[in-house]
Amino acid sequence: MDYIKLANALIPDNNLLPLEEYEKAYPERQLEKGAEVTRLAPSPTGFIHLGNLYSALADERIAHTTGGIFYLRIEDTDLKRKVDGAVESVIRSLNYFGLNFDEGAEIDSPLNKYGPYYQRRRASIYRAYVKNLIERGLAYPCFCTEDRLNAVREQQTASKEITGYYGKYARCRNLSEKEIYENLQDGKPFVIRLKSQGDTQNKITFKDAIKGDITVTENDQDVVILKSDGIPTYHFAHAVDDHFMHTTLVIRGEEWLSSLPIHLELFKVLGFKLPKYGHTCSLMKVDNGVKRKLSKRKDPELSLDYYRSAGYYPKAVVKYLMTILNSNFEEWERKNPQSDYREFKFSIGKMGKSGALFDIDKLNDISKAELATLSAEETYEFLLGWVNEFGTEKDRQHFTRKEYIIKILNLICGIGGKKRRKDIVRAETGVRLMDYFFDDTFAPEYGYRFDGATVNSVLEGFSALYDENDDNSAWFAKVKQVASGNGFAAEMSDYKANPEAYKGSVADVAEILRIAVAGTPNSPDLCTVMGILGRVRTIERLNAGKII
RNA sequence: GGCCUUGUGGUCAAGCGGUUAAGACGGAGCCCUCUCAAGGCUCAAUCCCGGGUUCGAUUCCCGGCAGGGUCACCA
Repeated sequence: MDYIKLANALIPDNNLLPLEEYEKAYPERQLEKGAEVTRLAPSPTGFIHLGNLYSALADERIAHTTGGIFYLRIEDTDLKRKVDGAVESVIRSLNYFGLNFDEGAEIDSPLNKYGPYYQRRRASIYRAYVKNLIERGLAYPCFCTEDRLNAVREQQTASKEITGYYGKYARCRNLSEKEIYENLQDGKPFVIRLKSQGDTQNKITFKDAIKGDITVTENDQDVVILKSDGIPTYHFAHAVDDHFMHTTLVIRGEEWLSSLPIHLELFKVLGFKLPKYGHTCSLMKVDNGVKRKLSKRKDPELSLDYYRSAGYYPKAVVKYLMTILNSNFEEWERKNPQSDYREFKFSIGKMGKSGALFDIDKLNDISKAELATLSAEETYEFLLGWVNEFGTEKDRQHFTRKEYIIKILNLICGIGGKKRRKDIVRAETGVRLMDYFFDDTFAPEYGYRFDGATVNSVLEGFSALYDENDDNSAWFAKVKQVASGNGFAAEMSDYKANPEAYKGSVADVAEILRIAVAGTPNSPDLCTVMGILGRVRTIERLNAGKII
């Protein structure tokens, strides 16, 4: 068979360069020894998943702690998946979480010397290499229809054989020259398949940067490398792109492990140096009692936008991911509380080998701790950002009163006190915590535990005494005064010693006041709450809280 | 089903031949206290099962079992 002639018939493109030209166009990167080049290579669906951020964070940390490059490549070989604006969305999402690309699609950088970073725009490179494979007799056209392929697969499944296009099932592999040209003459659509040289009897031990030694068998599948639309499949594009873009470390989900033999053969047959691979374990979720991989389809609540709209502090999400990525991160952080997480020595070897269940409790804990490191001003800015995008109209009005909000924040966060409070888990819950400070969102639930006469007497008694200029101890002395005036114990110790002698304790009196003023039996320091509300509104609420 | 892979408390996990088997989240309790948080202290809870190897296995080997992934002209 004349392979040169065949290659020209199959790939008649006249814009292809000799292979050496491509090599020259993408020279080795000049980087320090040990610098890793990593990439995020999403398909442009626009849907950014927590799992994407998880592996992107690993990519980014490794590149940036080794003095390497982290770039963005768009795998748009499948047009069906394309969504407009998806690329910008990916970049924006990652930026929001503090991850920045050094080069790549839609990135404005002088480093962009290895593009185009959209696979569709790299068609000629792929086609040049496919053509070369055909010329070398290592690839061939396949005219099998989808129906035939499906029928074969069914038959293979029925007879419990390995499915796929290989061995005796690779019908087009043995087409005669005459048959091929007849098919072409008839205008039959075709794909180009790799003529696999592998044998599944041969085992290969492969060293994965995350998973360690993995045993795989050689690939013997004549996989499609060029689809009928002339665009390569992922497998082929991966080999070519990561070669020319000089990726040193490919981090990707473990779902790719099973196609690793294909990639191994492709790199070999193309004469490319194999990059290092690290296959990450997937983030899991418990669904109906079953543990399963997080799914884009089924878990919209795990899209990154979810965390934004729920008001999670972006750095908290990143830190949570860090704790899963490198389990020694938490310990390091405890020892270096002042350090930025970027100073942590990220290690790919420390990455877990089995899938971690997504733990919202842990995220919440990290999030509130992280928020508690912010000043009132910073907290305000963060909440304001959330309010502007996701808050209600009332929230937006409230947030125009910055001074007032800052006062509330100082109280809620315990700023200036002995201990920081950690009440705010995320922006949404934080904003709701402030509702009772505004008359239009004050929604009291008067769940008093005492009779109306007692409640009214306490409320009236305290109204008469209240002075907004009192300090905390003067204020509390008055609460005690009201307590003893109404048959409550002013001192907790007295009450504990002899509970029958009293209606209740000073704590119960404070609860009555708290319910009237804050609308709930739980709030931070009541004296301060009243101070923030001011004398007029405090008295108003004390009155409004009376039982008629 | 074939192939690959994983298996330490409820969750994330250190440990990798001899340990009282770390720590964190969550849970329970106590202290503090005007309530709630926060904080401090304490407690409960784990080596998937069965065989080996070994003086000794959570750690090594084999076999089960269970979980996950994958078997496309999708990535």
